[in-house]
Amino acid sequence: MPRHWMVKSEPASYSWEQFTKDGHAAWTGVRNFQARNNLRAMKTGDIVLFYHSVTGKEVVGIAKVAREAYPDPTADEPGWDCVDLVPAKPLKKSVTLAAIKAAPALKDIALLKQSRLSVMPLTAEEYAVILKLAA
DNA sequence: GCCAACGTTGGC
DNA sequence: GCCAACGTTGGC
Repeated sequence: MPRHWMVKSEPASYSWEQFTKDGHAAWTGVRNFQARNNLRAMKTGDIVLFYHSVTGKEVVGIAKVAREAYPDPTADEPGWDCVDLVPAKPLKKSVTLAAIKAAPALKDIALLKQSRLSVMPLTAEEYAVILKLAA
């Protein structure tokens, strides 16, 4: 069973549209220990929801882990890792932050509990509920 | 544009 | 080891 994750990106710096155009992305630039530890826990084939922060504030698509953690080439110091992601498919309907907040099943989601965390795990249930909201 | 939340840094 | 200062994130 693949595990489920969510990554955040400001569309102004890297959007889902750009990601799908690129066809893949090295998820670099994470400089937070907890987020890095989550990156390191990702396995090839794991499912990753792509969230647009600041502008949009909505989950827009599904990605997959194509390469597990390796040293982040953009880091000045050792100890920071990145993974490679590939787009799987866009959500039929994006799931807004407001919709997530309104869903009782998502009240404990890391997105709400730790608003500043940029790479977070999702439970299988949380993932299923978000997909349902996207239908 | 503002501000709350939070992580990091540095002085003690 | 504590805590104030500071910087950053991200929602509003």
